[in-house]
Amino acid sequence: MAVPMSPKQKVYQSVLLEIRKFIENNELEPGDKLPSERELAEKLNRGRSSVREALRAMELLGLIETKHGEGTFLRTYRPYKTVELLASFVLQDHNTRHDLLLVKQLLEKEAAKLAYPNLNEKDIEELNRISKHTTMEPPERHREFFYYLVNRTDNRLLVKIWQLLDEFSRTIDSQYYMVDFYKELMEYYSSRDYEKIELLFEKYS
Amino acid sequence: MAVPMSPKQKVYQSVLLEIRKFIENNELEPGDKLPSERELAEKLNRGRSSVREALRAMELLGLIETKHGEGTFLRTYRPYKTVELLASFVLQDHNTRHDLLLVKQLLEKEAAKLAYPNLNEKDIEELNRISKHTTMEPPERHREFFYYLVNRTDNRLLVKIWQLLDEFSRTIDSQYYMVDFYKELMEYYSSRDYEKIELLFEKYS
DNA sequence: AAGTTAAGGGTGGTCTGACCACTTTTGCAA
DNA sequence: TTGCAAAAGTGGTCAGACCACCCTTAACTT
Repeated sequence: MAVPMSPKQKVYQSVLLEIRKFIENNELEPGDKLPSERELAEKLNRGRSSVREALRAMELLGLIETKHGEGTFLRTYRPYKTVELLASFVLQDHNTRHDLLLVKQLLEKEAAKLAYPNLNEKDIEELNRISKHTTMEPPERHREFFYYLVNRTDNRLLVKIWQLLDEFSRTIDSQYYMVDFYKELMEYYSSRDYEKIELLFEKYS
Repeated sequence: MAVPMSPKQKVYQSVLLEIRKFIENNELEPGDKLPSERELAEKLNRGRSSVREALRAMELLGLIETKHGEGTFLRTYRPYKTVELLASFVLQDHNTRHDLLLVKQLLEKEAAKLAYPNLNEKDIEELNRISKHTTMEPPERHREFFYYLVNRTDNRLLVKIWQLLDEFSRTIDSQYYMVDFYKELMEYYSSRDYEKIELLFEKYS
């Protein structure tokens, strides 16, 4: 018997990785153009249809944008198409739901602490404004609030992960806290009461 | 002139929707088999390659599973695969070492707290064993230790994200704490001293 | 010369048909 | 009845053809 093959990778999967490498090597940024499908196929020694399968998947995830007659372009990642589609497919899976909300909440708590030293008066003012924005629905207000806050951590990875989880959670269940939560958090920020942030999240969860 | 087409939808997009409808109408559930690619192509009056583009996208999203020679099957949706793929694209283009290590550390801290109520004597014993495993290099010991701990949170999403970050961090700097850290943590676990965990991480970072 | 139009080349979008590799089923022979 | 090889079914991949669309350029008109 031959040695069992390591889980054979499909061509489109490896194409995915090679495209990623290409982007990396050439330092492509959002808006930049990728080589044409035919060019990629030839360069990677793959069939065009396999390259397309990879590109279609990337498109669905929102990583690239294709313009008929023009080409394929890198885009700033915005998880939106993905989520809409997933929402229509995904049935309620309680475990996933619970896992998701918990991790998201966890990140928000840590973001609240990480952002703490970076907040200036203007930030605090803005956060106050959002938290009191009564025309918004509570879930939307929550999102805006933490979108601003997470970005103030200056940790792009954290931002990306949070955005992704937020997009997913949006389709399942909207999560937010009582108004007092935001109010108290803002008080701690204003009074430089760092230690209480941790407890605040526990109190309201 | 013909009436301007509404934003022309690509075939693979509409195939996606038709497959969804098919699943709905036939009340397919995870594990059930979808019609073959050729069958779908014929039924929907589309080319097989277009059907494949739709299926590949669904596969990448983790909605279906394809088995060579057998068929295509519906599966329970788990966002993990998506997270992995996106992260691999998102992470590559920036200098994210610092971000990465910080988020990873953050997750480990929270995992240490989340796992707390789930730990039984056997777990504590095992963790003790790992932390005193002197033949391992410190980074490897750290990994083993938290691999075990993160799994004890019973949050599969958290596990996946941590594993992913760990995988990435492995290629850059290895992170670990002084021996006293693990020792103290184990003491808190043994003595049910939950509150001190948070401070422990701050102390050693 | 300036503006307009037509043609060509490049690119994504789609379909068809052909093989290959793998799994399950079938059917024949022992 | 049992064993196993052939056949059928299915996903994986490739090549080529053609269409639709966009942009550049060349030719034409004014």
